[in-house]
Amino acid sequence: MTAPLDRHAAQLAALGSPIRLSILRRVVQGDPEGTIVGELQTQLGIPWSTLSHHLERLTAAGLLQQRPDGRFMHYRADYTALRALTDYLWEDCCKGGAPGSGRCC
Amino acid sequence: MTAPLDRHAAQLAALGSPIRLSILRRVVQGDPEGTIVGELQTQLGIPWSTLSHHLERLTAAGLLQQRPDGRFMHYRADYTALRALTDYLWEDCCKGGAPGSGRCC
DNA sequence: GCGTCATTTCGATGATAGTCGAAATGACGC
DNA sequence: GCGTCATTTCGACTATCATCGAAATGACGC
Repeated sequence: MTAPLDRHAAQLAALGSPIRLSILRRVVQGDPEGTIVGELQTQLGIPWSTLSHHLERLTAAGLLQQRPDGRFMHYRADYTALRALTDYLWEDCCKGGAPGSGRCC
Repeated sequence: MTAPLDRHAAQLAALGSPIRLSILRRVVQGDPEGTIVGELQTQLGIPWSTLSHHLERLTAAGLLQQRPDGRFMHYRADYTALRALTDYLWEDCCKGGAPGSGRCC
């Protein structure tokens, strides 16, 4: 089990490409039950192999979950992990500042 | 001016290394007026040149702001940009789902 | 069982990023 | 003006990543 710092850094790195960020957003904005690879391929217009590679990276980072359904593969966002990630960035914000100066968070 | 997608992807990529994520968190958690490079160097224990390189990457991504003060350089988080980034990940969440199924956000 | 369809794996290539020592900059006090 | 201190720039090396075509897998209907 990796430390939270490394895990979250890996997740942020996974999101650090325009393609993968697009993918995550489309999955987040899509059906909560999951989005099919073919639908993403149509929307994004990138080769299957490239798309598959990026999906695997997002899944390995724990941001997406996959659910097989016959010939189709549904990808779904791990909303809990995503929430933990965004919260992590703001954790203990400004705790080191002077008590009265809290205008940042 | 870059599109929001590319800008945010670059910001996420900038956060996608354990060292830079540590740096950002320490700056976020530190004095809102800014943190000095030497302080970060002491806390993190990495070489100056490496640290400087990472600080520049975070600054270029628009996540940190620098303020010179004599011989010292203060780094401060761009809280507005950071908020915009975390919000971006959740934008229009689940809008594609069935109306009654909103248990994800 | 066979063709078809959705998706993944393989393999090769070029590009980008991380690391750090040594030298350079730039400000300060004296 | 000089030594010192905080920080950045330079240069070189290695490792990791993105990309995509071609082949492989695995499920389905017939």
